[in-house]
Amino acid sequence: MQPFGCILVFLAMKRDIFQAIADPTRRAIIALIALQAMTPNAIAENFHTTRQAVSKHLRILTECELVRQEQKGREIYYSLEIEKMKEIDEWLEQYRKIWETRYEQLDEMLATIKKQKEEN
Amino acid sequence: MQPFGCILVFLAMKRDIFQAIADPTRRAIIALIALQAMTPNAIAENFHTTRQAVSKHLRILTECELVRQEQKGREIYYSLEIEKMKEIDEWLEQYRKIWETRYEQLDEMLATIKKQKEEN
DNA sequence: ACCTTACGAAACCATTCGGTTGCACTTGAC
DNA sequence: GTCAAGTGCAACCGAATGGTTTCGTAAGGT
Repeated sequence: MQPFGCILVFLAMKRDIFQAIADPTRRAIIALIALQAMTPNAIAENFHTTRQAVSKHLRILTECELVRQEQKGREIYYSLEIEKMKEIDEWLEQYRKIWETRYEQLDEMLATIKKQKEEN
Repeated sequence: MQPFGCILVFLAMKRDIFQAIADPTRRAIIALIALQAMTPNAIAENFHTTRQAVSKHLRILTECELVRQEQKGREIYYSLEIEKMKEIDEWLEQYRKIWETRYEQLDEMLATIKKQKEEN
């Protein structure tokens, strides 16, 4: 067990992105700030929770680098780190391969059926 | 509040697929059974947990229809419902659009820079 | 200077989660 | 019929989660 490896992993993986998008409120926040940066107060106006609760969600999203913050005076603008979303896409890739293969098999099967029909 | 509406929603949305894939063990189970159906015992052999813990995970995965079960004698084979994975893909689609747009903008910018260079 | 605004952090709480242990049920082998 | 194997379910437990309330702090308006 290499201690440095553990520390590095710990620093790199503060939070799990899949756990971050598990919460519906956090997914809604992501959708909100996807197109334009917003302050915590502005975000909180869209939910039936307190600003502090939103702040906690933003902290979690920031910890897994899904969200970027930019201070402007006393306001902090949060925006989506769209690059990070690709990680989910990359994870999905292995399964996309599977369902695409299924489709090809289905196409082949349908082609075979059609052929048989034509022969009769 | 319509009681029937509530019941229907409850029946339809037993579990959230995003919450299902949030747990790393469940993601590992999904990866395991993606290619071939497996029994709970066989799945559990791959983890440092009890069979019952795996059983609970399988229950959660089944509840959100990510996993299908097929009884064969006293064994139950679990396999991945690949179609359900598309739901994640569909959710990602809106963000894929954003990052693809970003790429196009980047390409345009690079093209402009190149052009300016050539003009000088 | 003083007050308001915008925000994060800490303390606290009820609920959920992931895990274990123990038990009940069904199926197949003898 | 009896026993072992394969499984799900309930009860329990510690830890994590999502929320609120309270407080501290820094920036802007007057």
